Amino acid sequence: MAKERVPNVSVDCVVFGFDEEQLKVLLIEQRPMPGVAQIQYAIPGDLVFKRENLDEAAARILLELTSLKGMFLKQFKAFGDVDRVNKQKDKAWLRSFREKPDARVFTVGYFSLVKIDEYDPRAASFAGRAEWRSIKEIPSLAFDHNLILTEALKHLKSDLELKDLAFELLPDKFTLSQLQRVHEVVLEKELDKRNFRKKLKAIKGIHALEEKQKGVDHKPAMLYRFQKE
Amino acid sequence: MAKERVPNVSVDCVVFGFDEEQLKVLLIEQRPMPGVAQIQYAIPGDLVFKRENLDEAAARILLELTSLKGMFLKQFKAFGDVDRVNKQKDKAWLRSFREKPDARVFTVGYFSLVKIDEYDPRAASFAGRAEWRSIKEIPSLAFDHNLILTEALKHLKSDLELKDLAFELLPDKFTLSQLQRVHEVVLEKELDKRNFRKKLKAIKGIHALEEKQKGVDHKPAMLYRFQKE
DNA sequence: TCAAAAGTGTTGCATCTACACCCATGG
DNA sequence: CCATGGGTGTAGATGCAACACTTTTGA
Repeated sequence: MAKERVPNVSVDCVVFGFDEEQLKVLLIEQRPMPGVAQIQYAIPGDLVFKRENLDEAAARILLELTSLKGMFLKQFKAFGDVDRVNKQKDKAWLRSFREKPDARVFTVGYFSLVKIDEYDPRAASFAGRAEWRSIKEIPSLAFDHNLILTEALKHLKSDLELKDLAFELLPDKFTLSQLQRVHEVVLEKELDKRNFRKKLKAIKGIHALEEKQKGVDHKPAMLYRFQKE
Repeated sequence: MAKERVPNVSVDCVVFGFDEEQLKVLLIEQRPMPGVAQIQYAIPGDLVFKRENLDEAAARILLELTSLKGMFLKQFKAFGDVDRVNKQKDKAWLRSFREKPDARVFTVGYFSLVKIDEYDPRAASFAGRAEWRSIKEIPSLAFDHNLILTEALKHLKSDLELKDLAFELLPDKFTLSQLQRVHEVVLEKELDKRNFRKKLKAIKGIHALEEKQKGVDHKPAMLYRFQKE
């Protein structure tokens, strides 16, 4: 596959993770030039290769960033406002990294759900430039990335209710409290423990293991696994 | 606004209408050159202008096509497969109408809901080249437009259930049977009349008028109007 | 008077919500 | 033995599916 890039269409990938407590997003540092102190944060993305489909481009970005394959990945919206890459704050970076810094660039937004404990920052080619940020503490981002993130969250939220997305954010073995916490954080509301567990019984695919949590200073929880289908 | 177009990003607009019986889509004829007999059908669309946002481009296409303003319009998906405009069947048209017939073109799909009785085919600049087709009788379309249509339907279907989209397809004054029929056609399942009406009572915004259907050879139905909010 | 669609309620079943106490573990 | 989160059931309210007959109109 030729590595030549289309000049004006990119894919941005909002990577969500869950760390037992908060919903997090993977942001990358964006310096106007290597070595410069001034930093801005951005959602990872790249121009699409000339012989690459959109879904492939998104998977590639995710792989480069996380060294993870086969994670949940879904297109949610295209962004193409005339001035979306035309703000003062982004000029320096564009001049350093883009052949045509003034080109109008369209981007297709994807969101991905990864198991945060499988993520190894050292393995990625963005090494050292990526960091998890709680969605409650998002700084001002490059381009229209705050908007892209907001839209991604909106889609995640409405998808979570119906589909089995929550498991994509949890480790292979998880407790029911963790599962509940994911729902609470994403949906931004508290849930009743007993009612939540009752609903789970209706979902097939959740299997109790014969194994408990270890090393916690309270009653250890039963571990579960999710098997699709 | 400059009418110059971006070379490789388009917007396609799947226009749905409802004619009392079936869900319809507006297709346009696509002749390789004016006057040529050989016809292919396509979903209306156009390359985006250089100084035009995506939503604006979609509204423009809809306006040119239907002379309607303010209709429901929603982005549902971007399409960018490498070979989506690279099939034999589409070559002739591309050579006639595109400056760079071999360019890879990305497209952003929108769907629109219009009141079919407000649509005046003569008023549109696509005059005489557009026609309503039942979604049950869709021919093989240009490019990847069969896929785009399928995806649009999928999104319409899932949106209809929760939101107030059905009213967008009906005339200003409508009967409850018409409303039910829209749901049945889009969701592809029959609904129980009494249960359907019970659910409607929960939705606010539906107001009975003091007016009945005229000129039908059966008991005339009460007319209703929908007022958002 | 016939055909065709409009209009209207009840019941059983499934689902949702609200709510409080005992249990197992590590420190 | 204390603090911490794990784990469990019931009752009342709400929502959903199934189901049949009478009414009004034009032809």
